[in-house]
This record gives sequence, structure tokens and C-alpha cells, in this order.
Amino acid sequence: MTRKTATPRAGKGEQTRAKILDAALALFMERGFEATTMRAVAEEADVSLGNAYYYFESKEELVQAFYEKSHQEHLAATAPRLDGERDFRKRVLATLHAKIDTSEPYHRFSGVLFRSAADPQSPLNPFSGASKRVRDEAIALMERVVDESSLGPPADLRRELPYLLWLYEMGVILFWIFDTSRERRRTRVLIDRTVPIVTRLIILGANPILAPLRKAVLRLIRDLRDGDALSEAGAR
Amino acid sequence: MTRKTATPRAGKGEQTRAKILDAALALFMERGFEATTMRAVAEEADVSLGNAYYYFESKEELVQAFYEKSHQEHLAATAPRLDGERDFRKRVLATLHAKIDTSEPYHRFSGVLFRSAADPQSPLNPFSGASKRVRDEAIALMERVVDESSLGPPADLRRELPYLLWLYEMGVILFWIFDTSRERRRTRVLIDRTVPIVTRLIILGANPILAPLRKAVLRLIRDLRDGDALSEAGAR
DNA sequence: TGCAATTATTGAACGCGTTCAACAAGGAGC
DNA sequence: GCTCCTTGTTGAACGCGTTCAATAATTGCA
Repeated sequence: MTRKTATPRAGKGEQTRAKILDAALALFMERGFEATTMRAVAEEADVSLGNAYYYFESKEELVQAFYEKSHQEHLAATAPRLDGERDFRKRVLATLHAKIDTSEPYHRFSGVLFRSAADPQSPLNPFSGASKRVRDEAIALMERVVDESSLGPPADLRRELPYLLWLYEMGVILFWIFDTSRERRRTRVLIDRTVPIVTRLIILGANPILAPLRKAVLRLIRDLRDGDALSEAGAR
Repeated sequence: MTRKTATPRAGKGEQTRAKILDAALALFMERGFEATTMRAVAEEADVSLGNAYYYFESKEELVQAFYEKSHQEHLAATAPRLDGERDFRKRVLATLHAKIDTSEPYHRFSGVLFRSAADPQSPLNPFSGASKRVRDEAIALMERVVDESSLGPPADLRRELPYLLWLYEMGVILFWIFDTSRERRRTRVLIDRTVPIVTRLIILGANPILAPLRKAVLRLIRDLRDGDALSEAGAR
């Protein structure tokens, strides 16, 4: 077998990239973000320092990988919990709890993600172009939550609902990041008690009496969304 | 006159501290946060690098001064605009627009503030102990906005309203930070169109029919607030 | 097969934020 | 005046993230 000559075909760079990423993930988990030096990552990956920067523009860019990984785990954990469940409230509950469950291992350094999240300059912020793929997938998940439920929201609301639910999820995560309670109990409480309220609001919003208010809110959201100041700054 | 010997009494350290702060503010305004080095600050202040660190623990701590300064300017700008105005909606509008007006000069590096804002570790985050004084004053301002208006919210809502309005203000500022439109037009739109909605929601919330929903929301907020996961992490 | 072009990899350097041992100034108590 | 103690101040160092010119390895093409 042409061992040493057969593998190079299969993306030499890809392999090195993966090696570096794995090393970084391991060290971040072990020591946290700040305590992990790029030199340590390079050494752990059996690679020179400069080489690490050939594959990743910055230390923070390594964190983006977590964002992706954590998202994939969220998808995997959510799917079975949604299966056969038609109740909208329960579907949202399941999705959010799954998010917290799968994010738990990364809690200690996920603050870094949101630190950049609030920085318009950073490509890591959830509204940026770099985050677009993951963001779109997360919104698509919320679409499934809505569509396969028994809830039948008015068409105008239906259109914006997935995006709004994603924003809501982002809010929950922001709370979770600051949450130092045992087993993230407070975040659980937040979820368990806001989801029913959100559900009630959506049902209320479907009521014709409140149509003017609902339409005002939705028009505003649409206006601020496409050509949104947020994504505008992020896409840059 | 005992010039050179009279002044040292008057807080030698205070003077040096002020010199460093002034230099930092000037340079931040001129070049932004990242482009300003601590060495430049020290030089501008005619002081050694080490000396700057005698007065300020870190570069970011220098930014906190802006937070305070900007807040004082907000207070000063808001007072006359509230004078004689009793309409709640207009009072909130005036307060928020004043905030954007006075913050404008700092727009380019205020992202730094919110970067730390989302970092639970940082003393700069608006929920932290270090920010308590300014936060309390900002909430007190919202108290004045509510109390001297013609609005008569139910007592339970009245109690939480200032805090909620402050959170709302924080949300607006977050949007503003990401806003790259000319003269921050988008943020103006956001304010002009969400304030009426918020006002309507508050009035709706006063309606007895919606009392259960209102009470559920308020109970939740109270529960999450004192011993709040946010301030809990921040006060640390 | 040979050669240019592309892709990987290195190690040394730079500039930055931050720390620290050392030293100076200025008072308080004798 | 002298000693001790607190407060200020310095400059050199450290470790870090990041950059870059140089070089090796690999690939695409004639």
C-alpha cells in the first residue's frame, strides 16, 4: 500500500487544519479560552506557530468552530425530541432545552463567543456574514418547530415567526452565559416560564382584535430586517 | 505664593490620574480604542507606562470613564427635554433620542463597551458591580420619566417599569452600536416606531382583561431579578 | 520527466498589554 | 534631624497574539 503517498491526495491541508482545530478544542475545554495560548495549540497539534495562523486568521476564529459544532449537536439532539410532538409550546420547550443541554460543556468559554457577538467589527457576531450559514440553519430549525406544530398563525406572523423565535433563542443563550447557578437552573426556569408566555402572545396576536398592533410590530420588524442595520454591519 | 508646594497637597495622585484619563479619552476619540496603545497614553500624559498601570488596572478600565461621562451628558441633555412634558410616549422618545444624541461622539469605540458588556467576567458589563452606580442612576431617570408623566400604570407594573425601560434602552443602544447608517437613521426609526408600541403595550397591560398575563410576566421578572443570574454573575 | 506555480510550513521578529523589583518623595512620630 | 511607612514613579522585562520573509513540499502542465 502506498501509505505515505496515498493520503496526501486526501487534502493534506484539511488534515492539518483538523489537527489544529482538535488541539484547540481540547485545550479550550481543558483550560478555557484566555488560558490557552496559540503556542500551546500549535505544540499540541505538532505544528509550528506560524502554521496555525496559516489556517486560522486569529485565535477567535478557532472559536467559530465551536459555534458550528455545538449547533450540529443541537440539531441532532432536537430531532428525536420533536418527533411526533405537535403541541407548539412543547416543541419550543424541547428545542430550547436541547440547546442548553448540548451547550453545557462549552459554558465556560462561550462567553467569548458572545463577547464578539456584541462587537460589530468581529466576524463572530451572530449577525455577520461568517455566521450566516449557522444562523440560517438555526432559523430553519425554528421553521420546522412552527410548521409541524398544530399552531396555525396568520400568514404575516408565520413569515416572521422563525426569525423571531431565533432571536428569542439568542436572548435565552445570552442569559445562560451569565447564569452561574447550579446546573443552569435559572435558565431552565427562564425557559419554562417564558415559553408559555410567548405561546400565549402568539395566540393573542392571531386574534383579529389585536391585528393592528400585530401588523405594526411585524411591519417594523420587516423594515429593520432586510437591509437591517444589524446584518448590514455584520455582512460588511 | 507657594505654587509648587501648595498643589501637591491637593491630591498628587488625583492629578496624575486625571492627566492619564484625559490623555486616554483624547486618544480614544482621535484613533479609536484598539489603535490607541497604553504607551501612547502614557506618553501623552507625560508619565511612564508603569505609572499608568498604577492608576488603572487595565486598558479597558479606562473605557469605563466614558460610560460615566456619556451618562452624565445624557442626564444633562434629558432634563430640559422632559421639563413640562407630561405625555409618557413623548417623554420616553425624548429620553432615548437624547441618549443617541449624546452618545454619538463615542460611537466608533462604544462597541468595546458592549463587547465587555456581553462578557460575564468583565467588570465593564452593565450588570456588574462596577457599573452599579451608573446603572442605578439610569434606572432612576426612567423612574422620573414614568412618575412625572400622565401615565398611571397599576402598582405592580409601576414597580418594574423603570427597570424594564432601562433594559429597553439597553436594547436600543445595542442596535445603535451595530447601526452604520448615516446619522444613525435606522436607530431613530427603531425608536420612533417601537416607543408607540411599547406605550400601547403598557396601556394594554393595564387592562383588567390582560391582568393574568401581566401578572405572569411581572412575577417572572421579579423572580429572575433579585438574585438575578445576571447581577449575580456581575457582582461576583 | 522536468519545471513553473501553488500550497504548506517554518522560525524569528514585532508590538502590544501587563507585571514587577527597585527606587524616589513626602509625611508622621520621635 | 533621623527613621519608618505610605504613596508615586520608573524602566526593564515577560508572555502573548500576530506578521512575514524565507523555504520546503506538492501539484498542474508541457
